[in-house]
Amino acid sequence: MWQTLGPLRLPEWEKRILARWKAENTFQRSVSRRKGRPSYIFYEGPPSANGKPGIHHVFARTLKDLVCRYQTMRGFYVPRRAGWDTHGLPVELSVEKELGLTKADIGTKISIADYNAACRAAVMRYKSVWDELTERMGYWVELENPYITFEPAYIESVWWLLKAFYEKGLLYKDYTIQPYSPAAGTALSQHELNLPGAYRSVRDPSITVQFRSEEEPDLYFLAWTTTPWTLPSNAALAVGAEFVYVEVETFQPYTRTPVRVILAEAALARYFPAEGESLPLTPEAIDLRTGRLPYRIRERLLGQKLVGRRYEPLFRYVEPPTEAWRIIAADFVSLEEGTGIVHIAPTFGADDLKAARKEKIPPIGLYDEKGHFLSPLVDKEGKFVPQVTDFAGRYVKNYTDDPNYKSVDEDISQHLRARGLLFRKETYEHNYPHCWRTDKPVLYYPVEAWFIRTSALRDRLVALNRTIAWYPPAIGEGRFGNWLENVEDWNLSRSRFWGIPLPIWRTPDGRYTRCIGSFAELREAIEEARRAGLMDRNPLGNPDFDPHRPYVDEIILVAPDGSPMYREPDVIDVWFDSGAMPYAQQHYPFTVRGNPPPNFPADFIAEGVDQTRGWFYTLHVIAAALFDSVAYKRVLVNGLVLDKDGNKMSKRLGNVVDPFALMERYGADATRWYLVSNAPPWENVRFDEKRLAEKVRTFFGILHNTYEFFALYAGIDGYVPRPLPEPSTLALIDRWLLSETEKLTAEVEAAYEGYFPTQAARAIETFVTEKLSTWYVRLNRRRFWKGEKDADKWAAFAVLHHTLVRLAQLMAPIAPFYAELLWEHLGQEGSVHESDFPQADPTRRDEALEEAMDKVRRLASLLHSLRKQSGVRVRQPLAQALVPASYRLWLEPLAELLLTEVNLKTLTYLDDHSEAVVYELRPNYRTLGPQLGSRLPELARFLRTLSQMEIVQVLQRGSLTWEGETLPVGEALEVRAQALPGWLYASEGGLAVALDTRITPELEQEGWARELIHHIQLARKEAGLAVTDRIHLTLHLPEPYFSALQSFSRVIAEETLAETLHWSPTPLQTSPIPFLDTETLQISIEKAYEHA
RNA sequence: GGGCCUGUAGCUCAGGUGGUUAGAGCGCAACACUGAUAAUGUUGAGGUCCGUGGUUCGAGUCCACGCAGGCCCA
Repeated sequence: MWQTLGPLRLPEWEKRILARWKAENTFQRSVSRRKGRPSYIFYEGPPSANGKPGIHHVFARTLKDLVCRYQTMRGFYVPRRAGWDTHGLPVELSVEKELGLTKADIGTKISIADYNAACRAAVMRYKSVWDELTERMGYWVELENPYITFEPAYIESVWWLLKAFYEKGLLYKDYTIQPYSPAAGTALSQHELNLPGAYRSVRDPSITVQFRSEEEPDLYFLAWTTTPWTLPSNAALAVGAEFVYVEVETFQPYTRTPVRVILAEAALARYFPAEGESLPLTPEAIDLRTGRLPYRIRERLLGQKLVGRRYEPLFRYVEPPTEAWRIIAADFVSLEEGTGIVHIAPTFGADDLKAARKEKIPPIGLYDEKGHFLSPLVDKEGKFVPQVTDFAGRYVKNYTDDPNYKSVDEDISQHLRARGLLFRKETYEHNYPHCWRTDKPVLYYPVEAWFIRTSALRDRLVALNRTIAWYPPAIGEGRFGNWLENVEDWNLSRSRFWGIPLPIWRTPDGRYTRCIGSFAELREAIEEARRAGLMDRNPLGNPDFDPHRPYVDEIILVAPDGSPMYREPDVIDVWFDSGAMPYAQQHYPFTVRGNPPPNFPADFIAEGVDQTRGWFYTLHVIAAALFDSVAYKRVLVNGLVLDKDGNKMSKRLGNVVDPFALMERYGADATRWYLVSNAPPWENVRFDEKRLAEKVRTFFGILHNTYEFFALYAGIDGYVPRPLPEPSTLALIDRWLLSETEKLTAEVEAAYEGYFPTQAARAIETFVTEKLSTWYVRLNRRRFWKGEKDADKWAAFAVLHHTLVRLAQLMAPIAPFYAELLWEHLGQEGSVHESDFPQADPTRRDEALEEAMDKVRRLASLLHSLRKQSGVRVRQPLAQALVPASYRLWLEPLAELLLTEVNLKTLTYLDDHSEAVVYELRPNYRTLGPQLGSRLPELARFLRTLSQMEIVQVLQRGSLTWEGETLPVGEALEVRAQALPGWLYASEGGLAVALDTRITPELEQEGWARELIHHIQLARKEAGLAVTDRIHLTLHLPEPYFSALQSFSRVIAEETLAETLHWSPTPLQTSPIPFLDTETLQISIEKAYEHA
């Protein structure tokens, strides 16, 4: 029943296990077996099947999988449902590229219906590759019935959520400043600005202008701008509240009239070369070519003092509905450039709009009679509206490729100069984004958008986040927490096509708005519209109705006053789709109901750190806003997978790792194990295939060899599994291994419970290589192959078997395949993944034994090191090792193990006061530090001056008196045995041992015997004998070995399985073998007939 | 520009609350073992703990300022 499997072949075995899992429905069984038990809720963050999966997906999914497998083994019911994220810009861009389209072509060259159909087809393109990866890597998730974000039921749930936001007053429409291309007539996404070549170096006029104080007509505030065309839209000036400003008496450089100006002190030197202060304060001192201006500083004041002061606008083409044109404080004001006073045009800058809103400054533009903002002073084609009389109809940049284009910026500068309001004009070279399609500079332009008022939820978001367990905590507190504390409203609108349409209908005048929360509601609303004659049919009557564009766009609803309502044309941010997943995946609240919703919140999610402001955030916002709850109680964050040099993997660099090839070469388990054990999940992993291969050798190889060892001898001896004997009846080494196994179990359990699988994997590795293979198996080999089938032998089998079974369970979450293989071949029932995760049994622990064995291993290492120094080979027995008498208590029971391991006859315990020991006294820094403080180094120096005699006296007295302090030995002073003169001596970490390297004739002869046995074993092997074959042995050796070794005949025969041993005085036919470097010997081996 | 993370041996990483001479694995070298053998084991070499200041009797560890790399956001 015990089967050796030969050298490690993980990929091959994994495929067999996969087939077995499939045939036996192991995954489904492992889940359903726990039905009725408490649930452990896991949310799968939906990937997009629009691209192929990479190695980083294997990383994230390994973490998800291992936690779910562990919790299942713990007895929780852990259903896992796959999902697909299907909407969004990446899909659209890939389709645009394939079809050779631009955004402007959609709805013109191609219908929205055809375009969206192409998106729908493209988005699942690699689904089968993903499914294959999922299966091959052993990621257990229900693939049969995934949630898909483009399905109508999913969309209906999202609509319901949006309506809930709407009804709470958390969904509103407002302007946002977006990059906009007047030449293309379209808004640009951040992505389009990030395209290579979008940012170009351009030369713009940069002018410093004077805003005249309303209170003091000869006082001006100096502000600097590189976009003079926005000056007619100026609404405010911003200063830094903490910055120092100065009021300067000087001259208008062009009109040469005396003026006073205010600017930041830090900007002074940029405008007033220092020499100006000593020039006479007369117009004659002005030199425009060198920029020389006479000036005098009249006053210094903080920015704060300027806040609230009012000024006259440069232009007054329109009147704002409320008060504008005053000084405000803003935190983005910089002293690096300009005057430290920033011109604010809320219609053309995102920061400007934000600051203006905060200070209740109205944007400058056109308003209707009710005070509703209609449009900015520049229209969507990029030219001034007629109200800007001086420049009406002029393009603010050359958007039409007009060869006679005259710069508006220039003209505005001239205009201001003529009015004595231009203080300086320069040219400024900087990087500015351009539209990738038209090559024209973008405009930052107000665009209408729908927002979620997340800022109103800020406190609740922060408070709820504090209840989430973040692994690691720093991301929850720092990256995520800081972000929440400064959260701004969430712009939900995307002017795209392939996404969940906003379910909002509106009259063109904006008087009536209606948000739809379900298909039934929409159907009813359409019926109303039909009765009003606005619709002639009800598309919701069709069971296959597709709630995407363009079909929803065709629906017209009726307002209470009978006027038509049209759908707001945007689709929503795709992040809302995935954030809605806890509800929409179960078609809440239509198919399932309740508050809180069922299967909510999640106990656990895990994704990459790049999701902090993605999925982690949108899940959190929706749950907090609508259910006043967290969406997940725990989140394990994983880092990136970089290449071996720490570079990000990208197709461009060609350093992308193909996960399939990897698993084909090394196996999924090896890949998973490597990713988990290499570094904590939240650190970036530098992926190095060489190290993965190493992991196969150094962990799986050793573990597998241990299994092979067991299977080989269990097979030979026909071992029948039996219960573990009572620990008290077992050999110490067995009890030690059992104790270590329980210790490991506790460690691994704690690591999994702490969501730190790296620690679990590392603990298992250490146990397998150092405790199990290097120590237990190596020291006990003889017990497995010795002749008698006695209780000791069966105990060894039982202990090793027990340990391997336990290992299979402990490693199952991380390496599900090999764990299953072990489980199966160790004769266990069912699947290891259906088993209950083992509970550590403290009664089997013996910590004193663990510690003692640890010291024995270190002593063995020291003795090996000494043997090496002495040049005496291990085969040569030595008489004794010397250790301090204090070791006796823990060492004596284990002495036999140590003696065998290093081939010694006896241990001699030295009296602590023996003259063979030399002592050293050292301060115990930890205890004496607080007591003595700065006197400590002095004490250390003093202790070094003590003679051996004085130290022995201190030891006998038990304490040392120094400068009035009584310092007890042990507590305050550490004793260290420093040397054993005359012996080969070694010490490390407080352990000391000496080796007696004198070889007596008896020992020498025994060494010869060992040497001889060694050669006979080699000869056996050369003869191709099996390890159990019996032989007839004939030997011929020269003297003195011939005589001396005959007394070892019995041992030699036993060790070599010789039925007969003949010492031949005459040479044999076989070829001579070098013996002990100088002589030769001859060995003749004949296989003995097997007796029945 | 802001927030966060990381920096320890050639490589990958450990190093609670500050405490004696900073550790492990791999790789490398030498050796041993030869009944785990396409294995196994032992030993050894290898360090400016990113830098500079500071706090302290004492700093890889705490503080400040930098440098380098990374992620997210402007």
